[in-house]
Amino acid sequence: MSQTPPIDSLETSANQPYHHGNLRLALINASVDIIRAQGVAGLSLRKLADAVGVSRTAPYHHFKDKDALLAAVASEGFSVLHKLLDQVSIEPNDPLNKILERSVMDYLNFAIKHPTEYELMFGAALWQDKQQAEFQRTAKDCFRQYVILFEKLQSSSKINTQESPLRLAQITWATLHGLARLASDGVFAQKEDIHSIAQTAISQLVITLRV
Amino acid sequence: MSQTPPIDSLETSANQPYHHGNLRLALINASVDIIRAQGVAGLSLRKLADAVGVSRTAPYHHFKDKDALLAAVASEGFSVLHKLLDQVSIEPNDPLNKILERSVMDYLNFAIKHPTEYELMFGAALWQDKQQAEFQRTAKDCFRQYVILFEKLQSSSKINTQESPLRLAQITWATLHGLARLASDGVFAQKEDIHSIAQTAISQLVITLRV
DNA sequence: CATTTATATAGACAGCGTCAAGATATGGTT
DNA sequence: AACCATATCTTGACGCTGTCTATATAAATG
Repeated sequence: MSQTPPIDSLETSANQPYHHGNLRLALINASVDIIRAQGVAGLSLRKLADAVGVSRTAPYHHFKDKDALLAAVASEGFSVLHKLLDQVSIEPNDPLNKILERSVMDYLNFAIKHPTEYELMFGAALWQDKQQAEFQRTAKDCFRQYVILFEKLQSSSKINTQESPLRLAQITWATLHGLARLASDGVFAQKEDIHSIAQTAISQLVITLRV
Repeated sequence: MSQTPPIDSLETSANQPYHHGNLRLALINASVDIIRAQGVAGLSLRKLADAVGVSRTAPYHHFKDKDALLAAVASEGFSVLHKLLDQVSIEPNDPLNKILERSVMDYLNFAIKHPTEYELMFGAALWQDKQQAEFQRTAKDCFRQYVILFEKLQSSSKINTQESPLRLAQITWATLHGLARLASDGVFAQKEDIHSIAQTAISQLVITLRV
């Protein structure tokens, strides 16, 4: 492509300087684009570098290896999820049903809208790799926020206190994760039915949570 | 169009004939070994061929490409799961709790024992690929067997009939799938707690299913 | 100014999936 | 038995990949 020789570069804003400016962020953003368009398998560091307009080895100054890049992308996903959970408000007059419905649908919509990122976030590769401790911390912080949701529901007497918030969070997240999987490619369900399935799941959940 | 178990070839380990005998099966078995030891990412067709003792391109006479091989491995996994579900017996005197407990633990134990195969089975790659229609059929047959479990539970009046067997199967499988994920690498849970978490989930499930 | 440090580059290498062309064995037909 | 189509296996080659090494340049520091 247009690889301008960097010697005595003109400093016009249109031209690329020798130093990119914020290559790390640009790489993550471009990775997300590629991953959404072609899946994780379709992402190669060389194509990525080309898309951003740098040499093949430039990314290695910002990420130890490809896995570190993927972990950064996945971390970004957990940050988005974290903010989503942060925004769940528990108004005193809101019925439990409504609160759960909003939260569940927010989560599922994220998974449905960005299935490849979602799979990357929860794939075993990044979770088993001891190198990706920071990613795992980001993910667990996100889950911690989810646990807090149940703490709030209990302290506002919206749900009973028979089970610990952590246990409730674990079980409901498990269901949520499975529903996300069902929603992705028609695994064991029609995509159109997801809303209805989630609704049924919520109804059943309310039965066991009600005070 | 599966199978090529042609002859009663006597060629044992010592002899290495030009034709392998049942290369297809040998490739699947060796793939499982490698995947269990080194993960799906650690499987290359070249190493695989080497392990089996054939040339790099020999596998292409039995599988269209690498994905087709992986689909065959995953199909094998669903067959195992299918047999597991087949063996779930519903005795008239068995309490619902016991039946569910056995089934759930069987499923989770499979996922815990072979996490990489499990992830391969439910990974998006094979489900989004139109080429792997046979794999998808095998998987759905397995799920169909799971639905039958709930049909039996209803017809033997172990559970209520407020929801369709399909819907119950979808929701409970979702939870099961999430629990399997929790159990795999300590995602949002300690591995030691899985049994306890599953127990709680079952208890809650019984509440909503009871007649 | 000089020098250290951060960032970007080209070159090289082994490993990968897989296509193409050729070799050999097997099973079915005559 | 002889023949041949077909299934099976082989070597060779190609382009793509992740990533190491050595080198060049810009920016930061003092």
